[in-house]
Amino acid sequence: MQSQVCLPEVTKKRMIQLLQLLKAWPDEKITSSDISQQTGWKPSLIRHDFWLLGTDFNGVSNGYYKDQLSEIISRQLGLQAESFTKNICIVGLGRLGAALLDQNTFPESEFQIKAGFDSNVYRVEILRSTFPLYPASEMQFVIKRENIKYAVLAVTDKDAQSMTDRLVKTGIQGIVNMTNVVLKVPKGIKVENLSIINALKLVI
Amino acid sequence: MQSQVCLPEVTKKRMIQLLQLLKAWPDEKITSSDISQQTGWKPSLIRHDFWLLGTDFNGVSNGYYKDQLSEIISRQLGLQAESFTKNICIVGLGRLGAALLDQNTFPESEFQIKAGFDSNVYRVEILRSTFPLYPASEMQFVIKRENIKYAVLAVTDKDAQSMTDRLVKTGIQGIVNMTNVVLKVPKGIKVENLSIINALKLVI
DNA sequence: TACTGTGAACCTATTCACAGCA
DNA sequence: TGCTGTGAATAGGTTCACAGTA
Repeated sequence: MQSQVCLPEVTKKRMIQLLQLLKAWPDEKITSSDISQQTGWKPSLIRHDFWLLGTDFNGVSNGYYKDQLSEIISRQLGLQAESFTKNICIVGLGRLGAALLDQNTFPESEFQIKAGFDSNVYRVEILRSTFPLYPASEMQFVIKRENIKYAVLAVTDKDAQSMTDRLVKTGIQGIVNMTNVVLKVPKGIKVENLSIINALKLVI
Repeated sequence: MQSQVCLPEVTKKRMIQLLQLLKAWPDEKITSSDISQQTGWKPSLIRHDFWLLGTDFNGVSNGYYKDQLSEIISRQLGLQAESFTKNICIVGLGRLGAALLDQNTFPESEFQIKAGFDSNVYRVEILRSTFPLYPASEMQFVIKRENIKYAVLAVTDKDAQSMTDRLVKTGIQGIVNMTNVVLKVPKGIKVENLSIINALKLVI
């Protein structure tokens, strides 16, 4: 039940994407070269990743069972429903943040939005959602009370660092950063950068 | 004027983020350890990146001039306004895609949205934006005519691959993928994955 | 035969160490 | 002294080669 090896970030990233692929995979079994065809990753790399996961898939000579593979990956990444608190919040309810309030953004039970925050009280009052919205001043209190562990940051660039500082103070563990700013956070807090503009510059 | 060395992706990513940091930097000069403090990257790594850029900054012993640094990075990454076609389109006008229609999402002159597409004709008709929206059936035609080179994909997961295939046929060069799906594209087409759910799993 | 499991070999990225400059 | 520029050293990631299995 324990294991959960320390995996390189790159491997984690691939495994998370692979989980999505497996979800849509039509057959019962899948081979490393099937995966390679879909993703472009070399078959040997995929097998090597599985090896790093440490568990023995009984996939020898025959490909892997989709369901079993999903389950093992989820477990080794600590993604199993019961193994982590999946409460999240949205910080910044401008057009982008408000779009994330949609139920369909997080259809999977893996994550559950518990709160939305904005320093503009007007937004907090007029926006509709299936969970409560609060003024940013209540962040500290609400995040503690609701046991929120992760935040999606969707504020304007100029507010990005100050909101991050406040989030950090609440004891949040990870931030998905939709702004264009490079956030300064203490060690131990994980940040994933999802700036659309920076991504566009990268595909050039 | 030419140069524009072949840089590792990781270095590009850092340099693109650094450009954002420089934009907001208050002083005229900046040192590699200033940058390190803001980003967490080791000063030696930053200097090494600059070295890979190949140009001689006259930053010896004194830090770098912010403006000069920005300019050199932009040039070496081929990000200068005149050096590439920055026309983009949004594919998928659900809540997320529609949010991107906002002027403020792409305030910089670097990218210009030329079109939005959705297979749902209703959305195309009722949404308001400063540029035209089209049914997906007109993608091929419009993308050619408007000389659109990059796309932001914001459709549902189930439409992700089919829309990608259509984009690829139009000759698009890069895709920013906001879906959770691992896209299958021919070599030479760049994809950046910006799935919020996958990012959340990664910050766990 | 067609696949996986595995460690070595290779390649890529980061860090170190230090010379050189203001 | 405090910084950059630079190549060498190290660490990290990917690919290869092949033994082992159904």
